[in-house]
Amino acid sequence: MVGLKDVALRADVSVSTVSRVLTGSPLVNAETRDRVQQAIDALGYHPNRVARRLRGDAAAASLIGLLVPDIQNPFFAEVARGVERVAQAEGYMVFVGNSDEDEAVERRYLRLMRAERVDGIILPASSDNATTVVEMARGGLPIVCVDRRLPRATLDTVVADNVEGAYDAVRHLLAVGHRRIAFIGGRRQLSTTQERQQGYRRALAEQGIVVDETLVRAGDSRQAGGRDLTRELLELPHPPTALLVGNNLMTLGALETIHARGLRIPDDVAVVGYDDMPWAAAFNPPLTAVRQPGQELGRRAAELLLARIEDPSRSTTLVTLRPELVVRLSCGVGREAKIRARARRDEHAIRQAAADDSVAA
Amino acid sequence: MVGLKDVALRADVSVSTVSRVLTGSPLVNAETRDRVQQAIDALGYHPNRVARRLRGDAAAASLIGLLVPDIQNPFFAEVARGVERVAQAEGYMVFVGNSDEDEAVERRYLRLMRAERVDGIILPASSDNATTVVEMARGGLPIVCVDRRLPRATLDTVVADNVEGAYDAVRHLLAVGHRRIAFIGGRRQLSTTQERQQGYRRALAEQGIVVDETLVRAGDSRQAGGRDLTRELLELPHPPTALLVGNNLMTLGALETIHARGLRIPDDVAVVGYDDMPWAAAFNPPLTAVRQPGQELGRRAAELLLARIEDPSRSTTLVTLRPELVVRLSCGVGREAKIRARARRDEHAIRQAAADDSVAA
DNA sequence: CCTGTAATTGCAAACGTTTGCAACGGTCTC
DNA sequence: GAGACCGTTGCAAACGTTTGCAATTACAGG
Repeated sequence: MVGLKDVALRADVSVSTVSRVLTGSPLVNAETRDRVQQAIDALGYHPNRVARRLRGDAAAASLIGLLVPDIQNPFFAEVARGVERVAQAEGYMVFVGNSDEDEAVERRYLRLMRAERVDGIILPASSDNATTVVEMARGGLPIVCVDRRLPRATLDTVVADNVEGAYDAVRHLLAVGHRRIAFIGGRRQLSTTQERQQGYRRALAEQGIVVDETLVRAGDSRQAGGRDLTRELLELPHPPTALLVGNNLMTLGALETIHARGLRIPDDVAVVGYDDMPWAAAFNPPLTAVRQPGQELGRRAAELLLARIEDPSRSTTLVTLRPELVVRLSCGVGREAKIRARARRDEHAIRQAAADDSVAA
Repeated sequence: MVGLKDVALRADVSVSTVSRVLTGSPLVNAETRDRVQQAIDALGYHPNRVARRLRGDAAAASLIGLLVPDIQNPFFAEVARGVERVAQAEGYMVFVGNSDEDEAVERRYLRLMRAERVDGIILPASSDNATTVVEMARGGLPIVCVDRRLPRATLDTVVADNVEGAYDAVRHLLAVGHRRIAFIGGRRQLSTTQERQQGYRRALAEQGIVVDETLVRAGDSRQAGGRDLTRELLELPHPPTALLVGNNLMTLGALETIHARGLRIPDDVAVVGYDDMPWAAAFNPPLTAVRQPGQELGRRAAELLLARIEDPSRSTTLVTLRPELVVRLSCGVGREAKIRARARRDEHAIRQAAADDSVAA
């Protein structure tokens, strides 16, 4: 590899001068600069960022780490894009690691990023990686949580309001006339799952509906989980008339099961998805979904991180972004009468069954 | 940051000894080793990979670069996952960059990766970045092309057989009875677009069907492109009865337009997508699509890259993977009679129109 | 007691940069 | 003519490692 030394030799100057040319220092004669530049071009020299980073001159690293739990989940791709946008604009580069929701891999990546002396790290935190993350942050490494938060830790955090998102979705289903509404959540360790379930419960409670616990499920945040849990729910003696599915991959699984069983949306079962992904509009019927501002989450997280890198002593911030319910046809809007009628029938049947049970007992 | 020196000081040994403990050298007394280890733990020391990389001891970098054109395209997420799997297993870490199909960003990332002294780079090559890539490869940096290939360059390459994939898809549409089949391609610069179009033409030619050039379009590889081109096609005086859409995002756009116009799949228009993505089965009707082995493309690319890093003088290899047509319902299987009848009507109408034109002229 | 050997350790160079400081030559000022 | 100053340049240290080589020690054999 051709280095400063080679250039210096060829241009007949010292390495210092070459370095100064490269960094655009004004302390160099125009003529010399030209000569050096020629040598650089002739030799095809390219500066070595590793050496530069080692030297550790403030902000010379310009590298931030982004740890995503599942690169195949397009929601995180959106977040990543937001992060990258800001980073690019500010002259930072992004080092992306994918943990596949695997705790060990996660820890490995965190260590690696620190070892690579990144200026800071952005990640969706979970109880899995909590200790490593907190320890690193305490060690002075700037860290920002995005999408998922850590309960007690004092870290910069950017999240969407998941309670609100789920609350709005369920409110809407109730307004359309649904009464038996199921919730399919992702991994239980995640703050997002917990909060969305909370919003779900709150909306039902407000209407004086007692939650049927058989309708509340949690899975693995993957497509297969959505498929299986939906099957379980639909095979119930009194299946739900509506599903709130807790993330975009699980929603795919849910739809798969529904189509496979030949059920119609929304007449047989209504669906609201979490995450309004590009394909939501391509479904038939188009999917009603809670839109999370993925890119903005990423953007804000990156901004927070850069701010903290700039001023490590600044006080930690929590940014909460509002999700938005995008109403399309999968939830049954426009069919309120039909849905209400069915809800009444269902309710009656269930009461009947309960009565039979108690008689039998 | 605590470094070797601090540990050495505390353990009352030289830095060399500490280093030897870290690298697991046998040249160190057991007792000393313990003492050093204690100091390491006590101080919370973590090695600095930057310094290690600078030193440039063979294979100590263990870092490969992956440049994806669009991180929001799940196909590339799949490829990335494949790359990562192999890398992880071999102790390599992956530095992911996203160019958003922007030539300038692409070049910037390539330079950056080289500047970071990665051991090698994997990327879908296009004529956009061809010169930079070839130049770098010539400079001795191991580079592997994946998914997209460069025409004349001699680089290790892993691709799916795109001619074959499109050919199979069109053959199938023909077998079902379609005659007016449109092709919506991605960016013209990409080898994938060119090859898929080639497969499309070959299949038609074999049946003695002359290609109606108004049915062959190329766009921007994005969802919006699919949406717009599909609209154009459907507004034609004699619209196609079937669409082969050249990548997964454009397929979403196509479906969006079709649903928006209230058309039924496959009766009004049949669709075959390129890339069988997780949501293909969640569509209604489920989407017939050409499955590309994304993960395997990534895996093979990574293997090729690591092999070349190991032995830079090894001769370049081209790996071609077979795609597979996954037949679901969107193409009209099971409705052959209906489709054939319509094809005959269409043909007649077109001939009629042509006759009218020549009379008018 | 001297010498050879093996085990353990330390010294110092090297990787490719950046930058404070000093040196050099020239010009200006008094 | 001497001193001060300016513009330009080079020297050398530093960043945190790894590693070849040399130094130290202890011990065995003669």
